[in-house]
Amino acid sequence: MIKNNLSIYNSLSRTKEIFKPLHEGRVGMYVCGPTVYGDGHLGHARPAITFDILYRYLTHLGYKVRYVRNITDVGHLEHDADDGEDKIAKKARLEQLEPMEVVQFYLNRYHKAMEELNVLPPSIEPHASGHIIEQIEYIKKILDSGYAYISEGSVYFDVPKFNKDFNYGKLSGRNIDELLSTTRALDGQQEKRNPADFALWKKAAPEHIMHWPSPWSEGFPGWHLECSTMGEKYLGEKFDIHGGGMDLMFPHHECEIAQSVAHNGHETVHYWMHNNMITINGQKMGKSLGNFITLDEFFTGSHKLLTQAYSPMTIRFFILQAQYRSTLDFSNEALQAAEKALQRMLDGWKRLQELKASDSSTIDVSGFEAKCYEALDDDLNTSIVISHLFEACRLINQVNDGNATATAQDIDTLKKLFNTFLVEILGIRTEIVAGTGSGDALRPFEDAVDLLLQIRSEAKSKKDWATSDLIRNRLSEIGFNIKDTKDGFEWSLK
RNA sequence: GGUUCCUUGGAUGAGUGGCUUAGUCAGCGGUCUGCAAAACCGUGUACGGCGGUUCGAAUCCGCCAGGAACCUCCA
Repeated sequence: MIKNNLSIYNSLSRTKEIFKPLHEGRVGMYVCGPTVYGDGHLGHARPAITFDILYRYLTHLGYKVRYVRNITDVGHLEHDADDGEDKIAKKARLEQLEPMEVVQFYLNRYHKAMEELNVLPPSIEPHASGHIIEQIEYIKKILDSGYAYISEGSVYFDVPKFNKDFNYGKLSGRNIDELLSTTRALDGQQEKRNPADFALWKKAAPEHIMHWPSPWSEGFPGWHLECSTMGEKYLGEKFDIHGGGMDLMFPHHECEIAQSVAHNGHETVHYWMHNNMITINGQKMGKSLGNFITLDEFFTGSHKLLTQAYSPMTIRFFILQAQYRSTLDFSNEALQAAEKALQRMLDGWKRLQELKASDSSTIDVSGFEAKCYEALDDDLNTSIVISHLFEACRLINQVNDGNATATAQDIDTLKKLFNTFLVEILGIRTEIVAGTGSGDALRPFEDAVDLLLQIRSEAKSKKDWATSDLIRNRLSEIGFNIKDTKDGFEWSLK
């Protein structure tokens, strides 16, 4: 029996609920992944990191977690000039590539960005295009249940009929009468009985590249369907957690609920979780507004709005400093603050590794662990966890400066605290030197820097300030931070 | 127009009835230092406006103002 005091905000009930898994010791979670027809931007990092924390925390608590995050590589309809054309196909034709070549290209880049952000890979990463057969079977069953109809080779979900028997709109708080009066008239709607109906299967136009055979037409599945189908395939008719961005709540997740109820006669998801948006100048960062900055541009500083490059860990820390249900506003100032904050945290971690123990202790480290758990249990309040770790950093610095003492046991407690929360759960990388080289390969270079600084120390003891400053200034120009300490020096890469 | 939500100090960002109203960045003063950096100590102005409930509200309720997301692909 796993002990757990975790409560999470369920969008369905709009309240925090105690998390209770459907099956003892196991958790099934599904998160809407990216559409791979372009590079991931800062907005994509938020759900990835948010649910990475949840995945890590549940695993830490002892659950066996199956985490499914899909890849959408088919089926998103556009309503612009080239009506009904798949986004991926559009891009492919533009670039004269195979659709799957585009998918693979951007998927590889997405994976690389996730790896750099230290986002753990999910247990299963299913592709929509690999589950066409399952989606067709799913549609057949909805047709059998009577909540869908065929029209000119396409299959539509019958929203008004569904709404008579069940409640369409419960997640997003919409009611169908308003929906009907506010839904815009769009091209191709004459095929539908009702504007609120959505496509389960869409007949492909002749110019459409990606299409598959089905009982109804050569075509492609509707974009809400993949999540219902793959979620059920890998997690079952009922599973614990479904996550995604708030902007997906309607219509995407609402339609998922309708599909699964029509398919199974009952709902599938126990807890719906939604992360809030990252904003830029107070507006959502998104594709349609064209105001997004890709993750690569952050890492290299190549976007015109960026005054500098920001490391993946800075981005991760920036996101974790806010609770996931709050909007988070991007600015250079905020990211620079996050960068410095992260540096402070990592300095604390580094000093902790070398901290000298005393026989007695003047600090109290006993309460940190419980407080950190309490914060995580309160709907993953990573912001508060970080604030507790900064408190611990202050104590570490005091001991490091000789203004306080800690016993070996205190130091062990702190090390365990940082390993558990900073490294394991928040997923902050603490390696001083980033890169692929092994530690041993860098060893001679590190020793060389140490040697230079030892020479500087000797110069200092002879009050040879010219030599001392020359070494410090040159190393600083080359890219090192040099700090004098009580016993000598410490250095790090800028 | 409808649905949902937000508005906290110079910047970010926690916090939902009373306890010290977090933390980070920036500013200011001090300690330390050959100088610097770092660190430590101290430190000001916040709870959009108006009204109500309450012994007591940033926190609950109402109204007003401003903003956002969704209603169309979107993390």
